[in-house]
Amino acid sequence: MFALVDCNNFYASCERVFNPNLQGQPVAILSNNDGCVISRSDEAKAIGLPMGAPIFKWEAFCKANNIKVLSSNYPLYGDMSSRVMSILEHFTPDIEVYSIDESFIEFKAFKKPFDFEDYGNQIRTRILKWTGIPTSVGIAPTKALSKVANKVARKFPARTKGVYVIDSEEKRIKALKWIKIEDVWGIGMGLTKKLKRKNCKTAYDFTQLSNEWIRTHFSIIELRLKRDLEGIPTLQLEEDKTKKAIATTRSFEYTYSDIDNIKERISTFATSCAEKLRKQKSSCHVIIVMLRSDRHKKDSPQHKVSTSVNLSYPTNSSLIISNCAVNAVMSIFKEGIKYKRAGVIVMGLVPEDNVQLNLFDSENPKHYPLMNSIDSLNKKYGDYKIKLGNQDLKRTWKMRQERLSPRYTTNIKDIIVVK
DNA sequence: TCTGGGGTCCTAGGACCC
DNA sequence: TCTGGGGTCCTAGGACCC
Repeated sequence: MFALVDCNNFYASCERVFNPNLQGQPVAILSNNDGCVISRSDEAKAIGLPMGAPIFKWEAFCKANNIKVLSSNYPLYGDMSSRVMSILEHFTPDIEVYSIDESFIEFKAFKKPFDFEDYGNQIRTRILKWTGIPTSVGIAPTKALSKVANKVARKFPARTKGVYVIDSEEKRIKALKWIKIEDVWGIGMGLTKKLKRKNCKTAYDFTQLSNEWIRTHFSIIELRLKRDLEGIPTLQLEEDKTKKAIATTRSFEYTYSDIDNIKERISTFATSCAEKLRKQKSSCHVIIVMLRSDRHKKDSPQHKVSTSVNLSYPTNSSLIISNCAVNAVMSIFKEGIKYKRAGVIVMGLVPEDNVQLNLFDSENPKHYPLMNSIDSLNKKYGDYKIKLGNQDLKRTWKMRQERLSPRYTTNIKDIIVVK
């Protein structure tokens, strides 16, 4: 059996843990740069604030309905996430951390008969008690079905108490007939359109399509999904989550038309990618740099470009990645464009201790200990005390975060005060 | 009349997820 | 004034190999 443990309205719930005034209130969390709504409490959903709402268009609505609007606080959410996930390890060793707010777990060595509903309840209760985060738990014989069960648990909290188990053919059919096709994991907008034309409205209808039809009109992915929904375990738990690509991309608070500001941003994004690489002990072969104008400004000239650089040897040195990225961005930058967004993506990742040596070219051996020192100093003193010379040393650059809550769990100055 | 067969690797684009 | 960020996988087609 598999379980999907999903944190309810995760970001909004994290904020509530440390600010009890938000309990029972409508709460909305904004994306980076305070752009649009990316998490809502149940109350905010009930009032009708949609997902993805650009806040500048919904400001009056939020005010009128007394919705508490906050900037996103990723250090807090990331830390709360790892607390939740580590609690799950007490229940089973087989965990796939699927996203910041949900994990699949598998019950491999559990002897039947076993009371999964009771176990699910214990999981919910402990996470709530130890972290303050409410969760929903769906349990079923396959991953796709555990996703469905999770939706049932979430939708009917009074009846399910937040835990739903699909453990019979009857319950499987009932749940599949209940869930709309567009709410099925793996069926997005494009597929929904095609399926509705086939008069396929629920997950159950989907499982009634022939394998041949699915294979000709879609791909192997959808066929696997069908089998999983039929109760035949097809999708496996993926415990090794070493990333295959790492990106840092951001919109700017304002637009930039000069290369200097953009070079600084690219260097900072490249440094951030290099740090993430070192954290997962990988090196990269390829660096992609992208630059684009404001896509919402239809009347000003648009420019969207990217370029990639192949390295002659893999690296995770901030110096090399930053240099390559800055050189690359200079080659694609065009005068007269108002740029609003830029990014660095590193790909072709290999384990850092398993690099293919190059006959003609290799990394300066001093970089490795240098990066180690930088990482440990930044970890010890925080706030990126050590930077490259081509980064913003005066901290003039900032993300718009006008409604940010304190970093309660990751910054000693922000620790909560008990009266 | 009639022109093989079996592979690999890479890339761009498209679909999906949170 | 103002609209996020970070991932995954699959397919088709082209280039190349013997």
